[in-house]
Amino acid sequence: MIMGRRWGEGRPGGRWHGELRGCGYRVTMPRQVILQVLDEAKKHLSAEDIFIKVHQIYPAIGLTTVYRTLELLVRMGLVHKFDFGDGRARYELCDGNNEMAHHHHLICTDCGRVIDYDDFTEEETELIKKTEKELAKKYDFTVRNHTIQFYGLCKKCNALKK
Amino acid sequence: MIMGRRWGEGRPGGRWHGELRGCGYRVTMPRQVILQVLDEAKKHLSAEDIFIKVHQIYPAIGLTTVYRTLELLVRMGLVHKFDFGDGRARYELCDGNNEMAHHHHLICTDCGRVIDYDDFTEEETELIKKTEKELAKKYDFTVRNHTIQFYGLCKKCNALKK
DNA sequence: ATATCTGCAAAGACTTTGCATGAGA
DNA sequence: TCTCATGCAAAGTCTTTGCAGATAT
Repeated sequence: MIMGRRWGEGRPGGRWHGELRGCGYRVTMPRQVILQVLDEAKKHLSAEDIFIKVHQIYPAIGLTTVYRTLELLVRMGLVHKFDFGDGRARYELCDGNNEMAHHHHLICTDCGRVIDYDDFTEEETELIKKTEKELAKKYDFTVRNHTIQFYGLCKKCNALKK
Repeated sequence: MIMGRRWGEGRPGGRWHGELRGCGYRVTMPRQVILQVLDEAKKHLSAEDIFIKVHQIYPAIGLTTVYRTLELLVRMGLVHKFDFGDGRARYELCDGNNEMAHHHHLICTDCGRVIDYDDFTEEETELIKKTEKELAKKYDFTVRNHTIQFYGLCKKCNALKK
């Protein structure tokens, strides 16, 4: 990989040209901008978060297109959709082969704060992989992604309860 | 435990009298019926599912009360709220000390089918417990519940893709 | 008695749909 | 050129809120 330069940069359609065209989709400006925003954020964003950021780069875009594009990307497996139970979905670019960027969540049921948690042990990573394989065999289910979330009280809310 | 008879049955307020009163809440008919429905279902129900079932037992109840009661029970830690990403929440009675009734989910991203999965290995159960303890220490977070969900394609949708 | 709980109706939040216009290949 | 994609506005869903009357303790 060439330093300071991403794959596909400078080529028609940019970095995700192949993925989109490969699935028969057109490489449009809104789609590229949305992917760029997701890539730069590197963390869960709501549809509105994305809309606001995209709007700064490409003001003509509508919220509808954000939703439609996200749905598309989720179907393609490029983006993962999360639900923290607060009524609004969050979206995050899947890290493809970069397994290390993967993370899970601690969600405070009192204040709604979400803490990312990515320091897995080797043991955990292995177990998840093994479990996925077993599930695939047993239920004939093709696992494409997973979510692990712990619910409870964060530091602050814990303190307030006393 | 007396066979064929549940704790609290026949006593004022029924089985959950203690939990409710202990938190300072009143033991009302809607609350008892909602808890009964959740207990009998033994699986994830949407607010509307619950409303319909409750309605058959106690027709005067409103959907609002179902929502309000569920929120209360979630706050109390008696009920767990799930989000499968289809825009409607599911609720399920927490199994308290009965760790075996606990289960996880396989969610088909194509048709939305949800498969329960409860055949954990000893290894898995132990690891989750260990992880919860570590998180509690590291982030000062009191874990009360957790969710593990695998997303992908179910048997049927897999076959259709060919 | 009285603070809590409930039901109804209305509002609210997020997301999806219909349709004419505009843009990619 | 000829689909596919977009934006706007309107509709749709699920969920929450306001308030007067009903209920538990």
